[in-house]
Amino acid sequence: MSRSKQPTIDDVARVAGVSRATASRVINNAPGASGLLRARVHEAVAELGYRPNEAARALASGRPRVVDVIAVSCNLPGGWLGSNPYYSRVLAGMMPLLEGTGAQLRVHALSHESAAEALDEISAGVTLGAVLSDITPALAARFHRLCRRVVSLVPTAATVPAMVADNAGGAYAAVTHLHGLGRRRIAAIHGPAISTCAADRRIGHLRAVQRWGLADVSADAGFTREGGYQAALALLDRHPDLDAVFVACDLMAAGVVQALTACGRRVPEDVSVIGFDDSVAAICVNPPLTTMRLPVEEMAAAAVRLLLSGDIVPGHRSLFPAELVERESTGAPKS
Amino acid sequence: MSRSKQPTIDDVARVAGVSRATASRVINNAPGASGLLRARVHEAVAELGYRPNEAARALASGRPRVVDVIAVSCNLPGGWLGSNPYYSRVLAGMMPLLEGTGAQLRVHALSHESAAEALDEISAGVTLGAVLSDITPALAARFHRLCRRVVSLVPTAATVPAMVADNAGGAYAAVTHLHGLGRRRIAAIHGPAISTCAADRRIGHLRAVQRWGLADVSADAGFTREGGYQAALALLDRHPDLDAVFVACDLMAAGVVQALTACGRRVPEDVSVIGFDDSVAAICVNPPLTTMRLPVEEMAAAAVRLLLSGDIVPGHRSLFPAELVERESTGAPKS
DNA sequence: GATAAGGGCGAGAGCGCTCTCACAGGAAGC
DNA sequence: GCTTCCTGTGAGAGCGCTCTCGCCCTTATC
Repeated sequence: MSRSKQPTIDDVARVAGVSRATASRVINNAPGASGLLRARVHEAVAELGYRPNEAARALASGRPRVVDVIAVSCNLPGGWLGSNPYYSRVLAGMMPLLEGTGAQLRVHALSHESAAEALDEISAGVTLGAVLSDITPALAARFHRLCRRVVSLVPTAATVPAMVADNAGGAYAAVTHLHGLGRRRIAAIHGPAISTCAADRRIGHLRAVQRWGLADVSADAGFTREGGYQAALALLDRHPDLDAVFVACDLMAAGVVQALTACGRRVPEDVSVIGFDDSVAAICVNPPLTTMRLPVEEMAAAAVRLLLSGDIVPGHRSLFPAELVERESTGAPKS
Repeated sequence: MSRSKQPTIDDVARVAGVSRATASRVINNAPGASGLLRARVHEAVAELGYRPNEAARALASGRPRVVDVIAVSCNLPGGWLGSNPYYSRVLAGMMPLLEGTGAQLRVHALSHESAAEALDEISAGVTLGAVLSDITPALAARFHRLCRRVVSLVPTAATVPAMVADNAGGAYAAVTHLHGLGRRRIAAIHGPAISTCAADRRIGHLRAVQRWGLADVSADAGFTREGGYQAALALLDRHPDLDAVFVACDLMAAGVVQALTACGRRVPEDVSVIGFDDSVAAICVNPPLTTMRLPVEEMAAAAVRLLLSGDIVPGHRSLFPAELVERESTGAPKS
């Protein structure tokens, strides 16, 4: 087996002519080893091509070097992943922080059915902690009870520490932006009720509606382009005079723009459309979507930083503001 | 510490009144334990809430339970991740297979600079194997030398086992499709030369150009919408009479459609556009893109299946065909 | 020069598990 | 009733590493 050929720390110690303890000290850059021996050990490491065995390290030290990322598909019909680049942004935000620490990233993409059991499993593992990137509040709370080292990226149970986007604030800002452009008959297309993000965006929309004295004209859809398309058609049927649409995600907004165009409405002249997420969909739509960008990378990085630091306060909540990205799908009304 | 409260297999054995060996047998569902003791052990496990320690398992058995997924950003300017849902599809294809085995997924998103060192690190780890989802041939070959349990999802050095999409065949089919629609002045927009996928698509295009006696009118761009947009403008400037464009990825194709529209060309009446990948961009563009869909999930699943089976043959290569997805960006010429 | 103090170093005990081996006890064969 | 062969079980030796001790040698202090 190649396994037996893998050099161990004992080999390093023998070659360097030191004890295993000293070799360990040098390898882990711990104090208590003289410069002379340090050099000898480093030499031996290089000569043998020695690489520490992660499993043995984890076992002996009890110090975990893994960050779990957990996503339970609760929103998207085709599973949590599919076409969603959100998770790519999450991972991209985390990697730079982990690179320095030697910690590694374990990804769990769970179906809703297998989630409960899998979470039990994960919570028992030796881990720096888990980042919940998509999960229902009930599952999050359950997981948090089993394992305290948890940070959520989505709004969940109040006890679970969270780095969340200000979805409500973003939705409020989006609608307010439309209002500021002179739009008054602003409709909304919301995401599925099971998604807490969608729920918060709904709240923000409602707040803006009340603030600006608008009518609450809303439709629901799954977070899909097709859903947005259909919802827009239905909305247009009931309210042919609408002059703006707030859409809870860009993918749906793409469908909305397509439906509006198909129905002979000009975007943005007749109807302004604002999306949410600033995903790749936003720039592919014609015209490119004005949207609310969430600092997903920053949130993910903050979550990892919290886990690495170790002092995780239950109930902690950081709110990350959404930022308006103006493109061409919004503007003042023109006839 | 909560750590000391975590029950061990010895606790289970004691509570069940059996030896550690028997407890281990039952927990691992190994033969050689009677039904009576099995029940007692299971009872003890449930009572204590025992969960095996992964690190200890890995160390004692030497049997790895981790699959590494490695992506080195060599193509995309904003890093390998960013807006690319490709990796989501890769992970989605893998998860179902791993779920049953208890193996876990470790993701490494490396910058091109840190890649070499990180690959050394990873290759030394105890792992079922690594799936290379984006990497240069040189790095892949180097990694393969260090660690035999490797499967690539992109075309790389010939020795590295690979589950790759038939990029050349897909490009050939795409151009042939355009030709079949009656298009004769077909331009191409290729991806960056460093990407082996882009290179293969280029080859397929060239093959089709030769087969159908077309002129080789090509431009290069990064795999971005902006790149596609600019390349299309340049192409249109040099060849104002082109009647079709083969674009090496959907995101670029989105830019191409936008450029064509901005220049007063109708898609598909004046110019047909065909993309590649069937990513989310394809359905957001107006008109929705005809594109070549790659069975990414299947490829990823096949890679994992190979790693799990263990018999990885150097040089093995499975080719997965690309499938034409017809939408509205292609059609016969109309004036 | 004796004692104290301190830092470098090695011995060795685990970490929690797997797995080999030896052994007990019962069934089968002569 | 003896040997032979199972099959079920337990003892115990590691897996490769970390980390606590305690030893020893050096340096400071009187």
